Amino acid sequence: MTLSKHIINWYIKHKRDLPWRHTNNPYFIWLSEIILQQTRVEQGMPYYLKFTNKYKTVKQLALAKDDDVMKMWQGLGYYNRAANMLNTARIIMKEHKGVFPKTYENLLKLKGIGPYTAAAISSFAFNEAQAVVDGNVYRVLSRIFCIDEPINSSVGKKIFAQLAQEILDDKLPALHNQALMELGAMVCKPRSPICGECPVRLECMAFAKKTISNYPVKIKKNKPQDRFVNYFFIEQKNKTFIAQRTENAIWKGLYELPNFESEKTIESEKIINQKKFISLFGNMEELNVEKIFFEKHQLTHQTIYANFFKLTSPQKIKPLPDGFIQVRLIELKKYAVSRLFDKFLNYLNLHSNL
DNA sequence: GACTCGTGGAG
DNA sequence: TCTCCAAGAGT
Repeated sequence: MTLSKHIINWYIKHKRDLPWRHTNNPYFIWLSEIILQQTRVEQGMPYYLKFTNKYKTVKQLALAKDDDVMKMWQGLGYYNRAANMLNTARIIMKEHKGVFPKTYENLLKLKGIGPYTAAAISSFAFNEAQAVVDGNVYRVLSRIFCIDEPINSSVGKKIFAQLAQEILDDKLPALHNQALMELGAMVCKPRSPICGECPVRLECMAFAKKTISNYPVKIKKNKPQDRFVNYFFIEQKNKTFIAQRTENAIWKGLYELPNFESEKTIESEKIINQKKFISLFGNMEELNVEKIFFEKHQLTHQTIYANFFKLTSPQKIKPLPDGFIQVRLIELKKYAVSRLFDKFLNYLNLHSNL
């Protein structure tokens, strides 16, 4: 029996019952694949259910408002996925007459669909013989074949893509792809793999050599950098100021409080003397500043030390720079915000007298 | 090709 | 606390 047959037989017997495995609808498969990029099944599941329930067709999604989609994506991270998804839905309506592209080649042209997702959609929905290569596949193949080339090097990516295509069962691409990934997720796990339950342990070179823990080989990445951000909560008549992030940076499309970055944590007494503070608010007299909330927010590439200051003044706060809008506090929850902002809002709710 | 884009669970 | 990392993609 071939490697693929062993894995497929195991999969048929042991696969998890996941909602996106009950459909051949390319739209639903696409949604699930975008949501699951770099995301655990347990974390993505509720989002998949929400999106498929609210937007049942690519047309309905294409007609959605940007902010509504962002709000639904809130908490899932990698927010460009949501923006690209919406962009692609609209392209499919306008340039493909609402019909989902069917081939790997054409899928690859769409925003947010890379080699993995194009292979996944084309094989799952249209049975095209394209091998998927995701984190699971890298790990499983690196162990079975003892491949020492780093999976995150360009050479490594080529090697694994070729190998994955070679072992693909051309007759059963959907089943093969699903099975290989499921094996990686459930048995050939990153830590403490369950080799005793593996259907291909006798074919696995790393298992034979007892070197499973050496694979996959990966180039180490840099440690996250520290960043210090000062946020300003200006409460006036049960309203405050927020703005939407538009730069190509973290949390693009989400809303946030007026803020500026500093080289280290700044205390309340010194914050109003900062140049960046004055450029935001001008030279206000009788301005009271109080640090009310602190949060260390850990991201993949940076550690954000966030200080939230409450600003109060008997005089009117001068108009803020363009882009800021004044919103009622009780309306804040309608805006898509980062987890960090969400934590602050939770703090506010706990300490308000409303 | 290196870097960036989030969040939360696990060890 | 610290590190890894999960159905990757865009720049």
